[in-house]
Amino acid sequence: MPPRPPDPCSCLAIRKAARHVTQFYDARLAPSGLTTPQFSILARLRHRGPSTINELAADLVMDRTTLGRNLRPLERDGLLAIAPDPEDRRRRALTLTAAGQDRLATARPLWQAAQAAFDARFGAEASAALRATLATLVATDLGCPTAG
Amino acid sequence: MPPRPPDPCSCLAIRKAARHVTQFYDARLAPSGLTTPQFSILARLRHRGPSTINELAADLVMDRTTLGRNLRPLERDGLLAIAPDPEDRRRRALTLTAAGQDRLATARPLWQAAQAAFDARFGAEASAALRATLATLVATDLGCPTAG
DNA sequence: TTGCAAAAGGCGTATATGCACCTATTATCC
DNA sequence: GGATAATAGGTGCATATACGCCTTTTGCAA
Repeated sequence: MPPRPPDPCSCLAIRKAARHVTQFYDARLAPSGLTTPQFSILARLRHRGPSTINELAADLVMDRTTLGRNLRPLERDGLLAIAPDPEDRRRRALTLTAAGQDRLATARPLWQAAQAAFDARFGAEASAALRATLATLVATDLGCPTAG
Repeated sequence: MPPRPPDPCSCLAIRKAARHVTQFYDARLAPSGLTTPQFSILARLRHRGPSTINELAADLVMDRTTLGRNLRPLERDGLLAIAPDPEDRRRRALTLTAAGQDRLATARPLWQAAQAAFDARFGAEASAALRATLATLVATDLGCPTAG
């Protein structure tokens, strides 16, 4: 059982935990020159293959405009390319560059070490259960603001 | 079971969930003119009574400098006061103003409605279990970055 | 075919987040 | 009591987050 009573607010509870975990992962990933969100973007892009901003944003449960701005440092550093799609000139195709793949290869062992350390401290079973719960939560429609 | 497999990355899983839930709470709290972090700050300050920046930041699992900057819009709008502590001139005492208490009173029913809607959609038992798990996680020392 | 709705994305603005480095103040130890 | 360490907080910088409004482009239908 937790040493202190849990927060009554679900939102505060998850935000506090997100800060706690992000600071840990950020410190572990720092030698790669990537932040945790940047690593997530590159890793998901590698996994998905070339994608549009809307697609990748939905995948990351991120606002479209947030992702659009987060792409800029990555494009500036040559880790990904943003090219207009000739098929549909509204779209922009995001692709991982060779430098982006190299950077990801540098960061991946750091990420794996962070994952292992997290599981060692928090418990591998607890970690897996938490990730499953959070996947359910993300898939849960919490309702539109105007509804009851 | 979740419709899609959970993220392998614990950090991404919790950040995605934090974004998902924060967007929901932000929309519900918007009529009060407070963001979710602002509501958390005022509510915790009311619960704790007058506090220093370091104390409140630790309570919120937030970097000291992050809290310091988040206070500014609240001070600007007169919801809290930042006064030097005559006992120790390094410290600054944070206190909720009458306007801050009024704003909190306005926001609280919106927050309660958000909590109720969250529990209705995600499940009250699942919600309580998640908050307990996250409290344990926040209390878990994940280790210093230089350690194995 | 043209006229309008929908989709994709950018931009302005505001807040949120935290690291590295700095100053001011207090506590401690000879 | 004076050097020094510890503490409280601020600043500069960079990235992260998202709402509202806008333009461009595409799809659809009368």
